Amino acid sequence: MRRSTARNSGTDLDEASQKNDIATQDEAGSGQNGESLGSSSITSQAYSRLRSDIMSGALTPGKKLKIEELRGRYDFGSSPIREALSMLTSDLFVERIDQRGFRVADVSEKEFDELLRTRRWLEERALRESIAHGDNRWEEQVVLSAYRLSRVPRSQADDQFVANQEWEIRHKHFHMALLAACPSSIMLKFCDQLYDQNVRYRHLSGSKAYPSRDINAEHNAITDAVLERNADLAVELLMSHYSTTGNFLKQKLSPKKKA
Amino acid sequence: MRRSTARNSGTDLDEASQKNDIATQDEAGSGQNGESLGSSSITSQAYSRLRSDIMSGALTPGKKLKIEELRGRYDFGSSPIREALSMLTSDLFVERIDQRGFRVADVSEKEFDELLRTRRWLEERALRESIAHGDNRWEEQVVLSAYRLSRVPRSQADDQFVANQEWEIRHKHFHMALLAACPSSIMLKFCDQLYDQNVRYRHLSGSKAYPSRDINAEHNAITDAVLERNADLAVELLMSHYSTTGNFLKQKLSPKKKA
DNA sequence: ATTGGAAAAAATATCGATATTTTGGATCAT
DNA sequence: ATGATCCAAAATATCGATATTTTTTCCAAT
Repeated sequence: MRRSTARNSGTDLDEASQKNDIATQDEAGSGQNGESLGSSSITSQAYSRLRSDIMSGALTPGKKLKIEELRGRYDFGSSPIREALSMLTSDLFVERIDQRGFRVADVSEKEFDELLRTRRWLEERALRESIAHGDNRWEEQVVLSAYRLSRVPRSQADDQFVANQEWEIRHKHFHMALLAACPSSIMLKFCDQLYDQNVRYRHLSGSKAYPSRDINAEHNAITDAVLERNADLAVELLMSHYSTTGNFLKQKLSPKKKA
Repeated sequence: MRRSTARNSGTDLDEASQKNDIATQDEAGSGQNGESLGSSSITSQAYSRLRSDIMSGALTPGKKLKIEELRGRYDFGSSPIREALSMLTSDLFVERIDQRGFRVADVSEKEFDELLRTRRWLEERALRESIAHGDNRWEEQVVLSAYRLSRVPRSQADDQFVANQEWEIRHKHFHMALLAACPSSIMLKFCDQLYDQNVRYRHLSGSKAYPSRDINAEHNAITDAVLERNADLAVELLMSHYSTTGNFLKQKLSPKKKA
Protein backbone atom coordinates (compact mmCIF):
# COMPACT_ATOMS: atom_id res chain seq x y z
CA MET A 1 0.00 0.00 0.00
CA ARG A 2 2.68 2.36 0.94
CA ARG A 3 5.69 0.47 -0.30
CA SER A 4 8.55 2.76 -1.18
CA THR A 5 8.31 3.36 -4.87
CA ALA A 6 10.87 0.61 -5.10
CA ARG A 7 11.88 0.61 -8.68
CA ASN A 8 15.51 0.18 -7.84
CA SER A 9 15.88 -3.26 -9.31
CA GLY A 10 18.06 -6.05 -8.06
CA THR A 11 20.06 -6.24 -4.93
CA ASP A 12 20.16 -3.54 -2.35
CA LEU A 13 20.23 -4.25 1.28
CA ASP A 14 22.45 -1.60 2.69
CA GLU A 15 22.16 -0.12 6.14
CA ALA A 16 20.23 2.92 5.10
CA SER A 17 17.66 0.87 3.31
CA GLN A 18 17.13 -1.30 6.32
CA LYS A 19 16.59 1.56 8.67
CA ASN A 20 14.17 3.13 6.33
CA ASP A 21 12.22 -0.03 6.02
CA ILE A 22 12.00 -0.36 9.72
CA ALA A 23 10.91 3.17 10.13
CA THR A 24 8.35 2.69 7.44
CA GLN A 25 6.83 -0.54 8.50
CA ASP A 26 5.03 0.92 11.49
CA GLU A 27 1.64 2.51 11.32
CA ALA A 28 -0.09 -0.51 9.87
CA GLY A 29 -3.41 0.92 8.79
CA SER A 30 -5.43 -0.81 6.13
CA GLY A 31 -4.66 1.71 3.45
CA GLN A 32 -6.90 4.69 3.30
CA ASN A 33 -5.20 6.57 6.00
CA GLY A 34 -1.50 6.61 5.40
CA GLU A 35 -0.88 9.44 7.81
CA SER A 36 0.34 8.94 11.31
CA LEU A 37 -1.08 10.17 14.55
CA GLY A 38 0.45 13.35 15.81
CA SER A 39 0.71 15.29 12.60
CA SER A 40 -1.94 15.70 9.95
CA SER A 41 -5.63 16.23 9.95
CA ILE A 42 -7.97 15.78 12.85
CA THR A 43 -9.92 13.33 10.78
CA SER A 44 -6.87 11.10 10.57
CA GLN A 45 -6.36 11.25 14.27
CA ALA A 46 -9.96 10.36 14.86
CA TYR A 47 -9.60 7.55 12.38
CA SER A 48 -6.61 6.10 14.20
CA ARG A 49 -8.10 6.35 17.64
CA LEU A 50 -11.41 4.89 16.64
CA ARG A 51 -9.73 2.18 14.70
CA SER A 52 -7.60 1.00 17.51
CA ASP A 53 -10.42 1.25 20.00
CA ILE A 54 -12.51 -0.95 17.78
CA MET A 55 -9.73 -3.41 17.21
CA SER A 56 -8.92 -3.63 20.87
CA GLY A 57 -12.53 -4.11 21.80
CA ALA A 58 -12.73 -0.92 23.82
CA LEU A 59 -15.65 -0.18 21.56
CA THR A 60 -17.83 -3.23 21.83
CA PRO A 61 -18.90 -5.04 18.65
CA GLY A 62 -22.36 -4.02 17.60
CA LYS A 63 -22.32 -0.91 19.74
CA LYS A 64 -24.09 2.12 18.45
CA LEU A 65 -21.60 4.87 17.65
CA LYS A 66 -23.33 8.06 18.63
CA ILE A 67 -21.60 11.09 17.28
CA GLU A 68 -22.31 13.17 20.33
CA GLU A 69 -20.91 10.53 22.61
CA LEU A 70 -17.74 10.12 20.59
CA ARG A 71 -17.39 13.86 20.42
CA GLY A 72 -17.16 13.84 24.17
CA ARG A 73 -15.00 10.75 24.45
CA TYR A 74 -12.30 11.99 22.11
CA ASP A 75 -12.84 15.71 22.03
CA PHE A 76 -12.97 16.08 18.27
CA GLY A 77 -15.63 17.94 16.36
CA SER A 78 -18.44 15.99 14.80
CA SER A 79 -17.27 16.43 11.24
CA PRO A 80 -13.95 14.65 11.69
CA ILE A 81 -15.64 11.88 13.61
CA ARG A 82 -18.25 11.40 10.98
CA GLU A 83 -15.60 11.36 8.31
CA ALA A 84 -13.48 8.90 10.24
CA LEU A 85 -16.43 6.59 10.68
CA SER A 86 -17.02 6.79 7.00
CA MET A 87 -13.46 5.70 6.36
CA LEU A 88 -13.72 2.88 8.85
CA THR A 89 -16.73 1.68 6.96
CA SER A 90 -14.60 0.72 4.01
CA ASP A 91 -12.30 -1.19 6.30
CA LEU A 92 -15.27 -3.25 7.48
CA PHE A 93 -14.79 -2.04 11.02
CA VAL A 94 -17.91 0.05 11.08
CA GLU A 95 -21.32 -0.37 9.54
CA ARG A 96 -23.33 2.56 8.38
CA ILE A 97 -27.06 2.57 8.14
CA ASP A 98 -28.44 5.35 6.08
CA GLN A 99 -30.18 7.93 8.18
CA ARG A 100 -29.50 5.92 11.26
CA GLY A 101 -25.86 6.49 11.94
CA PHE A 102 -23.00 4.12 12.54
CA ARG A 103 -22.29 1.11 14.66
CA VAL A 104 -19.28 -1.01 15.41
CA ALA A 105 -19.17 -3.96 13.06
CA ASP A 106 -20.61 -6.97 14.72
CA VAL A 107 -18.73 -10.19 15.21
CA SER A 108 -19.96 -13.74 15.28
CA GLU A 109 -18.63 -17.18 14.79
CA LYS A 110 -20.33 -17.27 11.44
CA GLU A 111 -18.66 -14.08 10.30
CA PHE A 112 -15.36 -15.32 11.56
CA ASP A 113 -15.74 -18.51 9.57
CA GLU A 114 -16.42 -16.51 6.47
CA LEU A 115 -13.51 -14.26 7.13
CA LEU A 116 -11.11 -17.13 7.60
CA ARG A 117 -12.43 -18.92 4.57
CA THR A 118 -12.15 -15.86 2.37
CA ARG A 119 -8.71 -15.12 3.63
CA ARG A 120 -7.61 -18.59 2.72
CA TRP A 121 -8.96 -18.24 -0.78
CA LEU A 122 -7.35 -14.92 -1.41
CA GLU A 123 -4.06 -15.60 0.26
CA GLU A 124 -3.61 -18.89 -1.50
CA ARG A 125 -4.02 -17.19 -4.82
CA ALA A 126 -1.90 -14.23 -3.83
CA LEU A 127 0.88 -16.41 -2.50
CA ARG A 128 1.01 -18.53 -5.62
CA GLU A 129 1.16 -15.45 -7.78
CA SER A 130 3.73 -13.88 -5.57
CA ILE A 131 5.96 -16.93 -5.75
CA ALA A 132 5.52 -17.05 -9.49
CA HIS A 133 6.41 -13.42 -10.02
CA GLY A 134 8.72 -12.49 -7.18
CA ASP A 135 12.19 -11.25 -8.02
CA ASN A 136 15.37 -11.07 -5.99
CA ARG A 137 14.38 -8.02 -4.15
CA TRP A 138 11.17 -9.70 -3.10
CA GLU A 139 13.05 -12.73 -1.80
CA GLU A 140 15.24 -10.45 0.22
CA GLN A 141 12.29 -8.72 1.73
CA VAL A 142 10.79 -12.03 2.75
CA VAL A 143 14.00 -13.12 4.40
CA LEU A 144 14.41 -9.79 6.05
CA SER A 145 10.93 -9.54 7.46
CA ALA A 146 11.07 -13.13 8.66
CA TYR A 147 14.30 -12.41 10.44
CA ARG A 148 13.01 -9.24 12.01
CA LEU A 149 9.91 -11.01 13.19
CA SER A 150 11.98 -13.70 14.82
CA ARG A 151 14.00 -11.16 16.78
CA VAL A 152 11.11 -10.03 18.85
CA PRO A 153 9.04 -12.01 21.35
CA ARG A 154 5.37 -12.73 20.84
CA SER A 155 4.64 -11.68 24.39
CA GLN A 156 6.35 -9.06 26.46
CA ALA A 157 6.34 -11.23 29.55
CA ASP A 158 7.54 -14.80 29.76
CA ASP A 159 5.05 -16.22 32.20
CA GLN A 160 1.87 -14.64 30.90
CA PHE A 161 0.76 -13.10 27.64
CA VAL A 162 1.28 -9.37 27.28
CA ALA A 163 0.69 -8.14 23.75
CA ASN A 164 3.81 -6.89 22.07
CA GLN A 165 2.99 -4.15 19.64
CA GLU A 166 6.27 -4.51 17.84
CA TRP A 167 5.58 -8.18 17.22
CA GLU A 168 2.18 -7.33 15.79
CA ILE A 169 3.74 -4.91 13.36
CA ARG A 170 6.45 -7.27 12.23
CA HIS A 171 4.08 -10.16 11.99
CA LYS A 172 1.87 -8.29 9.61
CA HIS A 173 4.86 -7.09 7.71
CA PHE A 174 6.05 -10.64 7.28
CA HIS A 175 2.76 -11.94 6.02
CA MET A 176 2.36 -9.10 3.61
CA ALA A 177 5.91 -9.54 2.38
CA LEU A 178 5.06 -13.09 1.38
CA LEU A 179 2.32 -11.82 -0.88
CA ALA A 180 3.96 -8.62 -2.00
CA ALA A 181 5.02 -9.82 -5.43
CA CYS A 182 1.49 -10.70 -6.39
CA PRO A 183 0.83 -8.55 -9.43
CA SER A 184 -2.39 -6.98 -8.26
CA SER A 185 -2.52 -4.10 -5.88
CA ILE A 186 -6.23 -4.65 -5.48
CA MET A 187 -5.63 -8.19 -4.34
CA LEU A 188 -3.03 -7.00 -1.87
CA LYS A 189 -5.41 -4.41 -0.58
CA PHE A 190 -8.06 -7.02 0.03
CA CYS A 191 -5.61 -9.25 1.83
CA ASP A 192 -4.47 -6.35 3.93
CA GLN A 193 -8.03 -5.61 4.92
CA LEU A 194 -8.80 -9.16 5.81
CA TYR A 195 -5.61 -9.46 7.77
CA ASP A 196 -6.64 -6.56 9.94
CA GLN A 197 -10.07 -8.01 10.39
CA ASN A 198 -8.44 -11.13 11.64
CA VAL A 199 -6.28 -9.25 14.07
CA ARG A 200 -9.42 -7.75 15.45
CA TYR A 201 -10.86 -11.17 16.08
CA ARG A 202 -7.65 -12.23 17.71
CA HIS A 203 -7.84 -9.31 20.07
CA LEU A 204 -11.51 -9.77 20.77
CA SER A 205 -11.17 -13.41 21.56
CA GLY A 206 -8.88 -12.22 24.31
CA SER A 207 -6.37 -14.91 23.58
CA LYS A 208 -4.36 -14.20 26.64
CA ALA A 209 -3.26 -17.75 27.12
CA TYR A 210 -1.87 -18.08 23.67
CA PRO A 211 -1.10 -21.43 22.16
CA SER A 212 2.23 -22.91 22.89
CA ARG A 213 3.04 -24.10 19.40
CA ASP A 214 6.21 -22.80 17.92
CA ILE A 215 4.99 -20.02 15.70
CA ASN A 216 8.49 -19.02 14.73
CA ALA A 217 9.16 -22.46 13.37
CA GLU A 218 6.01 -22.25 11.31
CA HIS A 219 7.09 -18.93 9.89
CA ASN A 220 10.48 -20.26 9.06
CA ALA A 221 9.07 -23.28 7.31
CA ILE A 222 6.90 -21.05 5.20
CA THR A 223 9.83 -18.83 4.41
CA ASP A 224 11.91 -21.77 3.30
CA ALA A 225 9.21 -23.14 1.08
CA VAL A 226 8.72 -19.73 -0.46
CA LEU A 227 12.41 -19.28 -1.15
CA GLU A 228 12.53 -22.68 -2.79
CA ARG A 229 9.63 -21.50 -4.87
CA ASN A 230 7.73 -24.54 -3.77
CA ALA A 231 4.30 -23.04 -4.13
CA ASP A 232 2.29 -26.10 -3.19
CA LEU A 233 4.20 -26.60 0.01
CA ALA A 234 4.22 -22.93 0.88
CA VAL A 235 0.48 -22.73 0.41
CA GLU A 236 -0.11 -25.83 2.44
CA LEU A 237 1.97 -24.50 5.29
CA LEU A 238 0.40 -21.09 5.18
CA MET A 239 -3.09 -22.50 5.11
CA SER A 240 -2.54 -24.79 8.03
CA HIS A 241 -0.88 -21.93 9.86
CA TYR A 242 -4.14 -20.07 9.48
CA SER A 243 -6.34 -23.01 10.27
CA THR A 244 -4.57 -23.69 13.51
CA THR A 245 -4.77 -20.12 14.67
CA GLY A 246 -8.30 -19.92 13.37
CA ASN A 247 -9.57 -22.92 15.24
CA PHE A 248 -7.89 -21.77 18.35
CA LEU A 249 -9.57 -18.41 18.12
CA LYS A 250 -12.93 -19.89 17.30
CA GLN A 251 -12.71 -22.03 20.34
CA LYS A 252 -11.98 -19.02 22.52
CA LEU A 253 -14.63 -17.03 20.74
CA SER A 254 -17.57 -19.27 21.54
CA PRO A 255 -17.11 -20.88 24.93
CA LYS A 256 -20.82 -21.63 24.97
CA LYS A 257 -21.17 -25.05 23.37
CA LYS A 258 -19.40 -26.84 26.15
CA ALA A 259 -21.90 -29.38 27.43
CA MET B 1 -26.03 -7.48 -0.74
CA ARG B 2 -29.63 -6.69 -0.52
CA ARG B 3 -31.06 -10.11 -1.27
CA SER B 4 -34.40 -10.66 0.31
CA THR B 5 -33.75 -12.44 3.54
CA ALA B 6 -34.51 -15.55 1.55
CA ARG B 7 -34.70 -18.21 4.12
CA ASN B 8 -37.71 -19.81 2.54
CA SER B 9 -36.04 -23.04 1.59
CA GLY B 10 -36.68 -25.11 -1.48
CA THR B 11 -38.85 -24.30 -4.41
CA ASP B 12 -40.76 -21.09 -4.78
CA LEU B 13 -41.13 -19.31 -7.99
CA ASP B 14 -44.60 -17.89 -7.93
CA GLU B 15 -45.70 -14.73 -9.66
CA ALA B 16 -45.32 -12.51 -6.66
CA SER B 17 -41.80 -13.63 -6.05
CA GLN B 18 -40.86 -12.89 -9.61
CA LYS B 19 -42.26 -9.40 -9.59
CA ASN B 20 -40.49 -8.67 -6.39
CA ASP B 21 -37.23 -9.86 -7.72
CA ILE B 22 -37.57 -7.70 -10.75
CA ALA B 23 -38.47 -4.71 -8.72
CA THR B 24 -35.56 -5.39 -6.43
CA GLN B 25 -32.85 -6.00 -8.93
CA ASP B 26 -32.55 -2.39 -10.01
CA GLU B 27 -30.43 0.16 -8.24
CA ALA B 28 -27.22 -1.74 -8.59
CA GLY B 29 -24.88 0.13 -6.30
CA SER B 30 -21.86 -1.63 -4.91
CA GLY B 31 -23.28 -2.08 -1.47
CA GLN B 32 -22.79 0.75 0.92
CA ASN B 33 -25.64 2.73 -0.32
CA GLY B 34 -28.75 0.62 -0.49
CA GLU B 35 -31.10 3.53 -0.80
CA SER B 36 -32.52 4.76 -4.03
CA LEU B 37 -32.53 8.19 -5.54
CA GLY B 38 -35.62 10.18 -4.84
CA SER B 39 -36.16 9.31 -1.22
CA SER B 40 -33.60 9.22 1.55
CA SER B 41 -30.74 11.36 2.56
CA ILE B 42 -29.06 13.99 0.46
CA THR B 43 -25.81 12.16 0.93
CA SER B 44 -27.29 9.14 -0.81
CA GLN B 45 -28.48 11.25 -3.68
CA ALA B 46 -25.08 12.82 -4.00
CA TYR B 47 -23.56 9.39 -3.87
CA SER B 48 -25.72 8.13 -6.70
CA ARG B 49 -25.21 11.10 -8.93
CA LEU B 50 -21.49 11.22 -8.45
CA ARG B 51 -21.23 7.52 -8.90
CA SER B 52 -23.00 7.46 -12.19
CA ASP B 53 -21.15 10.51 -13.43
CA ILE B 54 -17.89 8.82 -12.68
CA MET B 55 -18.94 5.56 -14.24
CA SER B 56 -20.21 7.27 -17.34
CA GLY B 57 -17.06 9.30 -17.68
CA ALA B 58 -18.83 12.62 -17.27
CA LEU B 59 -16.29 13.14 -14.54
CA THR B 60 -12.97 12.48 -16.20
CA PRO B 61 -10.59 9.94 -14.65
CA GLY B 62 -7.96 11.63 -12.58
CA LYS B 63 -9.91 14.84 -12.35
CA LYS B 64 -9.66 16.82 -9.18
CA LEU B 65 -12.98 16.83 -7.36
CA LYS B 66 -13.27 20.25 -5.86
CA ILE B 67 -15.98 20.46 -3.30
CA GLU B 68 -16.96 23.98 -4.25
CA GLU B 69 -17.28 23.04 -7.88
CA LEU B 70 -19.40 19.99 -7.15
CA ARG B 71 -21.51 22.04 -4.81
CA GLY B 72 -22.41 24.21 -7.76
CA ARG B 73 -22.75 21.39 -10.24
CA TYR B 74 -25.25 19.40 -8.19
CA ASP B 75 -26.59 21.93 -5.75
CA PHE B 76 -25.96 19.95 -2.61
CA GLY B 77 -24.25 21.27 0.47
CA SER B 78 -20.62 20.46 1.02
CA SER B 79 -21.19 17.99 3.83
CA PRO B 80 -23.21 15.52 1.79
CA ILE B 81 -20.78 15.81 -1.07
CA ARG B 82 -17.83 15.20 1.14
CA GLU B 83 -19.56 12.24 2.68
CA ALA B 84 -20.52 10.83 -0.69
CA LEU B 85 -16.96 11.12 -1.89
CA SER B 86 -15.87 9.29 1.18
CA MET B 87 -18.25 6.48 0.35
CA LEU B 88 -17.10 6.37 -3.23
CA THR B 89 -13.61 5.94 -1.97
CA SER B 90 -14.39 2.50 -0.65
CA ASP B 91 -15.86 1.59 -4.01
CA LEU B 92 -12.53 2.46 -5.62
CA PHE B 93 -14.17 5.14 -7.70
CA VAL B 94 -12.55 8.00 -5.89
CA GLU B 95 -9.15 8.49 -4.33
CA ARG B 96 -8.66 10.60 -1.28
CA ILE B 97 -5.45 12.29 -0.39
CA ASP B 98 -5.28 13.46 3.14
CA GLN B 99 -5.46 17.19 3.42
CA ARG B 100 -5.59 17.46 -0.30
CA GLY B 101 -9.08 16.46 -1.19
CA PHE B 102 -10.47 13.94 -3.61
CA ARG B 103 -9.98 12.99 -7.20
CA VAL B 104 -11.65 10.66 -9.63
CA ALA B 105 -9.86 7.33 -9.65
CA ASP B 106 -7.46 7.18 -12.49
CA VAL B 107 -7.57 4.56 -15.19
CA SER B 108 -4.81 2.98 -17.17
CA GLU B 109 -4.16 -0.12 -19.14
CA LYS B 110 -2.07 -1.40 -16.29
CA GLU B 111 -4.85 -0.91 -13.79
CA PHE B 112 -7.27 -2.53 -16.12
CA ASP B 113 -5.03 -5.55 -16.45
CA GLU B 114 -4.87 -5.87 -12.72
CA LEU B 115 -8.58 -5.47 -12.40
CA LEU B 116 -9.29 -8.16 -14.93
CA ARG B 117 -6.74 -10.48 -13.43
CA THR B 118 -8.08 -10.04 -9.94
CA ARG B 119 -11.59 -10.50 -11.09
CA ARG B 120 -10.67 -13.76 -12.70
CA TRP B 121 -9.06 -15.01 -9.54
CA LEU B 122 -11.95 -14.10 -7.32
CA GLU B 123 -14.72 -15.13 -9.63
CA GLU B 124 -13.17 -18.47 -10.35
CA ARG B 125 -13.04 -19.22 -6.67
CA ALA B 126 -16.48 -17.81 -6.04
CA LEU B 127 -18.03 -19.72 -8.90
CA ARG B 128 -16.53 -23.01 -7.80
CA GLU B 129 -17.77 -22.47 -4.29
CA SER B 130 -21.14 -21.40 -5.52
CA ILE B 131 -21.50 -24.50 -7.65
CA ALA B 132 -20.39 -26.62 -4.74
CA HIS B 133 -22.83 -25.13 -2.29
CA GLY B 134 -25.77 -23.95 -4.35
CA ASP B 135 -29.20 -25.37 -3.61
CA ASN B 136 -32.38 -25.58 -5.65
CA ARG B 137 -33.35 -22.08 -5.03
CA TRP B 138 -29.97 -20.91 -6.28
CA GLU B 139 -30.32 -22.94 -9.47
CA GLU B 140 -33.68 -21.38 -10.05
CA GLN B 141 -32.30 -17.92 -9.62
CA VAL B 142 -29.59 -18.65 -12.14
CA VAL B 143 -32.07 -19.89 -14.68
CA LEU B 144 -34.36 -17.01 -14.00
CA SER B 145 -31.78 -14.29 -14.30
CA ALA B 146 -30.35 -15.87 -17.43
CA TYR B 147 -33.78 -15.91 -18.97
CA ARG B 148 -34.52 -12.36 -18.03
CA LEU B 149 -31.23 -11.22 -19.43
CA SER B 150 -31.97 -12.93 -22.70
CA ARG B 151 -35.29 -11.14 -23.05
CA VAL B 152 -33.75 -7.76 -23.44
CA PRO B 153 -31.48 -6.46 -26.20
CA ARG B 154 -27.91 -5.43 -25.55
CA SER B 155 -28.44 -2.25 -27.53
CA GLN B 156 -31.55 -0.20 -27.84
CA ALA B 157 -31.07 0.32 -31.53
CA ASP B 158 -30.39 -2.37 -34.11
CA ASP B 159 -27.99 -0.55 -36.40
CA GLN B 160 -25.83 1.20 -33.85
CA PHE B 161 -25.03 0.74 -30.19
CA VAL B 162 -27.23 2.59 -27.74
CA ALA B 163 -26.70 1.49 -24.17
CA ASN B 164 -29.66 -0.26 -22.67
CA GLN B 165 -29.87 0.38 -18.97
CA GLU B 166 -32.16 -2.56 -18.41
CA TRP B 167 -29.66 -4.88 -20.02
CA GLU B 168 -26.93 -3.56 -17.76
CA ILE B 169 -28.99 -4.29 -14.72
CA ARG B 170 -29.95 -7.77 -15.78
CA HIS B 171 -26.45 -8.57 -16.89
CA LYS B 172 -25.06 -7.77 -13.52
CA HIS B 173 -27.86 -9.64 -11.87
CA PHE B 174 -27.05 -12.70 -13.91
CA HIS B 175 -23.37 -12.68 -13.13
CA MET B 176 -24.00 -12.16 -9.46
CA ALA B 177 -26.58 -14.91 -9.44
CA LEU B 178 -23.94 -17.32 -10.66
CA LEU B 179 -21.82 -16.57 -7.63
CA ALA B 180 -24.58 -16.06 -5.12
CA ALA B 181 -24.26 -19.40 -3.40
CA CYS B 182 -20.65 -18.82 -2.53
CA PRO B 183 -20.58 -19.00 1.25
CA SER B 184 -18.82 -15.73 1.89
CA SER B 185 -20.55 -12.40 1.82
CA ILE B 186 -17.19 -10.70 1.85
CA MET B 187 -16.17 -12.51 -1.28
CA LEU B 188 -19.42 -11.54 -2.94
CA LYS B 189 -18.90 -7.97 -1.93
CA PHE B 190 -15.47 -7.92 -3.51
CA CYS B 191 -16.80 -9.44 -6.70
CA ASP B 192 -19.57 -6.91 -6.77
CA GLN B 193 -17.09 -4.09 -6.43
CA LEU B 194 -14.84 -5.39 -9.13
CA TYR B 195 -17.78 -5.96 -11.42
CA ASP B 196 -18.71 -2.32 -11.13
CA GLN B 197 -15.15 -1.27 -11.73
CA ASN B 198 -15.25 -3.26 -14.89
CA VAL B 199 -18.45 -1.66 -16.03
CA ARG B 200 -16.76 1.66 -15.60
CA TYR B 201 -13.97 0.60 -17.91
CA ARG B 202 -16.47 -0.63 -20.40
CA HIS B 203 -18.19 2.73 -20.43
CA LEU B 204 -14.95 4.65 -20.55
CA SER B 205 -13.59 2.68 -23.45
CA GLY B 206 -16.62 3.99 -25.28
CA SER B 207 -17.31 0.61 -26.79
CA LYS B 208 -19.89 1.91 -29.15
CA ALA B 209 -19.17 -0.55 -31.89
CA TYR B 210 -19.60 -3.52 -29.66
CA PRO B 211 -18.36 -6.93 -30.68
CA SER B 212 -20.63 -9.02 -32.75
CA ARG B 213 -20.10 -12.28 -30.93
CA ASP B 214 -23.17 -13.92 -29.57
CA ILE B 215 -23.08 -12.93 -25.94
CA ASN B 216 -26.37 -14.60 -25.23
CA ALA B 217 -25.02 -17.91 -26.39
CA GLU B 218 -22.05 -17.50 -24.08
CA HIS B 219 -24.33 -16.80 -21.17
CA ASN B 220 -26.42 -19.81 -21.95
CA ALA B 221 -23.42 -22.06 -22.18
CA ILE B 222 -22.28 -20.88 -18.78
CA THR B 223 -25.73 -21.40 -17.37
CA ASP B 224 -25.85 -24.94 -18.68
CA ALA B 225 -22.48 -25.84 -17.28
CA VAL B 226 -23.44 -24.40 -13.95
CA LEU B 227 -26.69 -26.33 -13.81
CA GLU B 228 -24.83 -29.52 -14.63
CA ARG B 229 -22.55 -28.63 -11.77
CA ASN B 230 -19.64 -28.93 -14.11
CA ALA B 231 -17.38 -26.53 -12.30
CA ASP B 232 -14.35 -26.87 -14.52
CA LEU B 233 -16.30 -26.19 -17.65
CA ALA B 234 -18.27 -23.37 -16.10
CA VAL B 235 -15.11 -21.71 -14.92
CA GLU B 236 -13.46 -22.12 -18.27
CA LEU B 237 -16.41 -20.58 -20.05
CA LEU B 238 -16.72 -17.74 -17.61
CA MET B 239 -13.04 -16.96 -17.77
CA SER B 240 -12.92 -16.90 -21.51
CA HIS B 241 -16.07 -14.79 -21.49
CA TYR B 242 -14.12 -12.27 -19.47
CA SER B 243 -10.96 -12.57 -21.46
CA THR B 244 -12.73 -11.89 -24.70
CA THR B 245 -14.50 -8.84 -23.41
CA GLY B 246 -11.36 -7.78 -21.62
CA ASN B 247 -9.15 -7.90 -24.66
CA PHE B 248 -11.72 -6.10 -26.68
CA LEU B 249 -11.90 -3.32 -24.13
CA LYS B 250 -8.16 -3.10 -23.78
CA GLN B 251 -7.86 -2.70 -27.48
CA LYS B 252 -10.34 0.15 -27.47
CA LEU B 253 -8.73 1.60 -24.39
CA SER B 254 -5.27 2.09 -25.83
CA PRO B 255 -5.52 2.91 -29.51
CA LYS B 256 -1.96 4.12 -29.44
CA LYS B 257 0.18 1.07 -30.19
CA LYS B 258 -1.08 0.72 -33.71
CA ALA B 259 2.02 0.78 -35.90
C1' DA C 1 -53.78 -6.04 29.00
C1' DT C 2 -52.62 -4.65 24.25
C1' DT C 3 -52.34 -2.12 20.10
C1' DG C 4 -52.19 2.36 17.69
C1' DG C 5 -50.49 6.44 17.38
C1' DA C 6 -49.49 11.29 18.62
C1' DA C 7 -46.03 14.15 20.93
C1' DA C 8 -41.62 14.69 23.12
C1' DA C 9 -36.84 13.52 23.22
C1' DA C 10 -32.71 12.02 21.04
C1' DA C 11 -29.85 11.45 17.32
C1' DT C 12 -28.54 12.10 12.66
C1' DA C 13 -27.90 14.87 8.63
C1' DT C 14 -27.13 19.26 6.69
C1' DC C 15 -25.86 24.02 6.27
C1' DG C 16 -23.03 28.18 6.20
C1' DA C 17 -19.23 30.38 8.22
C1' DT C 18 -14.27 30.05 9.69
C1' DA C 19 -9.75 28.24 10.45
C1' DT C 20 -5.90 25.70 8.22
C1' DT C 21 -3.34 23.97 4.69
C1' DT C 22 -1.81 23.71 0.14
C1' DT C 23 -0.75 25.78 -4.25
C1' DG C 24 1.01 29.10 -7.53
C1' DG C 25 3.55 33.09 -8.39
C1' DA C 26 6.34 36.87 -7.87
C1' DT C 27 10.60 38.43 -5.77
C1' DC C 28 15.24 38.31 -4.54
C1' DA C 29 19.81 36.29 -3.84
C1' DT C 30 23.22 33.21 -6.07
C1' DA D 1 19.06 31.62 -15.70
C1' DT D 2 18.21 28.88 -11.21
C1' DG D 3 16.34 28.12 -7.12
C1' DA D 4 14.85 29.38 -2.49
C1' DT D 5 11.51 32.16 0.12
C1' DC D 6 7.60 34.50 1.19
C1' DC D 7 2.88 36.19 0.06
C1' DA D 8 -1.76 35.87 -1.84
C1' DA D 9 -5.34 33.03 -3.61
C1' DA D 10 -7.67 28.72 -3.61
C1' DA D 11 -9.16 24.75 -1.59
C1' DT D 12 -9.73 21.69 2.16
C1' DA D 13 -10.93 20.70 6.84
C1' DT D 14 -13.39 21.88 10.86
C1' DC D 15 -16.77 24.01 13.80
C1' DG D 16 -21.22 25.16 15.86
C1' DA D 17 -25.91 25.91 14.92
C1' DT D 18 -30.27 24.07 12.65
C1' DA D 19 -33.32 21.16 10.17
C1' DT D 20 -34.91 16.33 9.67
C1' DT D 21 -35.54 11.89 10.90
C1' DT D 22 -35.82 8.22 14.05
C1' DT D 23 -36.76 6.47 18.59
C1' DT D 24 -39.09 6.52 22.83
C1' DT D 25 -42.69 7.63 25.85
C1' DC D 26 -47.13 8.09 27.13
C1' DC D 27 -52.03 7.95 26.62
C1' DA D 28 -56.29 6.59 24.80
C1' DA D 29 -59.30 3.20 22.54
C1' DT D 30 -60.45 -1.52 21.82
